[in-house]
Order: sequence, then C-alpha cells, then structure tokens
Amino acid sequence: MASAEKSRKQLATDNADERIRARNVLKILKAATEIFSRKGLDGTRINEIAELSGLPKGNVYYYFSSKEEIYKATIAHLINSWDQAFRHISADREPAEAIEAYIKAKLEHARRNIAETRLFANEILQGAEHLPADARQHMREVTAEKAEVLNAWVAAGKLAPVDPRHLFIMLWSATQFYAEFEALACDALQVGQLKASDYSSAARTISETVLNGLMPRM
Amino acid sequence: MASAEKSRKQLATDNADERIRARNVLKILKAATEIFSRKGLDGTRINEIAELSGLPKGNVYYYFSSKEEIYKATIAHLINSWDQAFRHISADREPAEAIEAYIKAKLEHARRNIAETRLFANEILQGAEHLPADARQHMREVTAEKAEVLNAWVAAGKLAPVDPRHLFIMLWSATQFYAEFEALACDALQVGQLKASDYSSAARTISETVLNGLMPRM
DNA sequence: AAACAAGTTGACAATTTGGTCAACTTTTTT
DNA sequence: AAAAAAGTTGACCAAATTGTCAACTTGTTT
Repeated sequence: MASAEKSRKQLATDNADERIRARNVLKILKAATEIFSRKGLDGTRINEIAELSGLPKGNVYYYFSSKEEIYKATIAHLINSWDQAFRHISADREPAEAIEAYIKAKLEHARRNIAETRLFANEILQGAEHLPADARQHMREVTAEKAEVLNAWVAAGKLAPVDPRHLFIMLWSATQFYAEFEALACDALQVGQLKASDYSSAARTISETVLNGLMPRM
Repeated sequence: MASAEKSRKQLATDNADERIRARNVLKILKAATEIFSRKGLDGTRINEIAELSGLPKGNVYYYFSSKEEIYKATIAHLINSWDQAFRHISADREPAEAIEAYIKAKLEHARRNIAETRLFANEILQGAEHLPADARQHMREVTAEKAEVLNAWVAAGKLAPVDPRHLFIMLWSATQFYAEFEALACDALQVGQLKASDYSSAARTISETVLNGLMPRM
C-alpha cells in the first residue's frame, strides 16, 4: 500500500483542515487588529470584531477562547515586524545612506501597516501590559545592537556626536506619527489625505533634516 | 441693613457653594484624565474613575450626568493648552532661537502634562470623534498662521527651504512620543526613567539635529 | 453511502456596566 | 435653631457584554 499515497492524502487533508480555519482566523485577526488599534483591549466589544469579520460571535469563540487570546494573537503578529526596518542600520554601510534607507523603510512599513502600527501605539498607551517578556527582551537587544552601530560611526568620525537614544526616539516618533495622527494631521495641516507622495516627501524632509544635522562638519 | 455685609456674605456663600463642588469636580476630572488617557472612552469604566477619585459612583453622577460628559470635560480642559508653546514661533524672532524655544516649551509641557498629552493621543487614535469642531478650527488656524511664519523665514533666506507641514509633524511627534512611549522607551532603551535631565538632553538633541539641518548654508 | 470530523449558528446563562433614586448627612441660610 | 440647600451613599434596575452550548450544516475519510 502506497505510503506515498497515504502521505499525499494526509497532506491534502491537512491542507484542507487548515484552509477554512486559516481563512477564518485571518478574518478575525484582521478585524480585531482594526478595532483593537483604535479602542484598545478593554474598549473593544467581541461583537464588533464578529460583525467586522463577518462571522457570528459564536463562531469567533470556536477559534479563540477569549477576547484576551485574540488580543495576544494580534500582538504576536505585530512583534516580528518591529525590527524589519532596523536591518538597514548595519556597521558596514555609510551612515547617511543607511539612515536614509531606514527612515524610508520605516515610513513605508507604517504606511502599509497602519492598523498594526496604531495597535502598537495603543498597547504602549495602555502600559504595554500584554507585550510578552521575550518581545521586550528582543526589542532591548536589537536597540542596543543598533545603538552600538551608531556609536561606532561616531567614533569613526563618520557621524556627528549624537545620543542614539534620542535619535531613535526622533525616528520612531516621526514614523509612528504618520500612522497615528493621520486623521488629525490632515485636519490641522489642511491636506486632504496623506498619500504615498506625502510619505515620500515626509521621508525626504526627515532624512534631510536629520542627516544635515548629523553629518560631521569639515 | 448693610448691603456690604450682604454682599460679603453672598460672596462667602458663593465661594462655599463652589468649594466642595470645585474640589470634587477636580478630583473626578483628574482621575478621569488618567484613565481615559490609557483606555479611551469606551475602555473606561465609571467605577474605575469613581475608585481612583475616591468618591462613590453615585457621587460622580451627582456632578456629571454621563460618562461622555466627563470625557468631553477632559477634552475641553486639554484644548487651551494645545497652542501654548506655539507662541514662540513669531515672525519677529530669529528662527534658530524661536524654534529652539518652541521645542523646549513643548517638551516641558509634555513632561508636566503626561496624562493630558496621552489623552490627546488616545482621542486621535480613536478618530478624534469627540474633538469639538471649534477646537479643530482653532488648531487649523494656529497651524496655518505658524506655517506662514516659517515660510516667511524661508523667503527671507533665514531658514533652509522646508515644508512646514513635515517640520511640524517632526516636532509634534517627538514631543508627543515622550509622553506616550515613556514606558516602552525606558524599557527598550534600557534607561530607568525619563527624568528632567533626559528631557533637556532630548530637547538639545532635537534642536541640534533639526536646527543644523535647517539653518541655511553659506 | 455511511460514519466521522470540522465548522456554523442562534438562543441562552452569568456577569458586568451605565445610570437612577430615595433615604441620609452635612453645610449654608434665615 | 429651624428650614433649606447641597452633598453623600448604597441598593437597585435595565441594558449590554462575555462566554457557553446543543442542535445543525458542511466537508472529509473510508
């Protein structure tokens, strides 16, 4: 009897098993991210998630055992993406080029993942009580590592002396802002909507301003 | 009969009338600001406000008729302070000095009003649905006015060409960040707590970075 | 096609929550 | 000191909300 056939069938079964489940879990997580990102854990009603995902509430509970579990799942989804853009800060690149690439990547990431970015902000606002310890540890390590890169650049005279902590805060905050304050910024600054071109010019403004400030004077 | 005495008495009465009320309303607003700033309108339970303010729930409802009314009151409290720091941006000052003063003032304001600043962020996250129309209008006017000042500086050759919109976003976001992300930043950047000295050095870093980038090259 | 597993659903119970109220105490006025 | 006004309180109600479940439908395996 074909063990090959068996395993093929088994595989087909597994895929099928997972198809519906995967699709619905995704639906739920997407809807949950959207609502959690605006209202936080306590402010979100499971009914809202159910409605937005198009599933009846009972069905949501078929996949997740509680609201908090959904929330944790959205947070877990978030964590990996945190340091994607950070890769650009590497010691073997030229500071100006690396920092510019980082700013661009981070802004692009915020633009493409507005809800996730807002969710992250909201989780922080609430005191980051659901950010797992290992995620914090990971962030700490990555940050320390990249701070070292900056310090090395400064030591090599390639970058004006700067406290990496505050530089990171400037860059994080600026990119964060575009996701979080989009509505307000559009209102107060009297622009219609922040389009891709605005993000480009934002990246340019930030890069130019920061880089001019940080390149060593000769 | 002494009308002087009458008015003195009346005054005493008015003061007394207002003493208890004013004290309790303040207690409630302070507690509400703290909790709203973390959990938003929907995420906040009136019981939490009551407990934190030290008053029984029934008493809270003696002063406010609904949760939303408390929320609106906290928002109203907030609005006036929004453009305090903005005063520094005035056409008759030198750009470098004025912008530096603005950054300092805005950071100092965030440091002294962390809960209010967070509340503002949270209100924005939720879509600014409770920000009154006149408040939006006011923000729009002030922003446009200050953008004009920047443009005039650029036109006079006192400032490198810059899009005021993105510059404002950089400055707003950096100052906002210190209130909102304090907990996370402390964690990720491995500092204990952001102290006054950190805010000073933040102000210095932002000023130097931004100003170096914006002063015209000769 | 029969048996089984996976997924769907609305009705339902238990708890929480926003808000009310009548009885009560304290403060102010006359 | 008596009356009136302001403030306090916990018990209470109706609505909302979380989470459960048994009956049901759909998909999969043999």
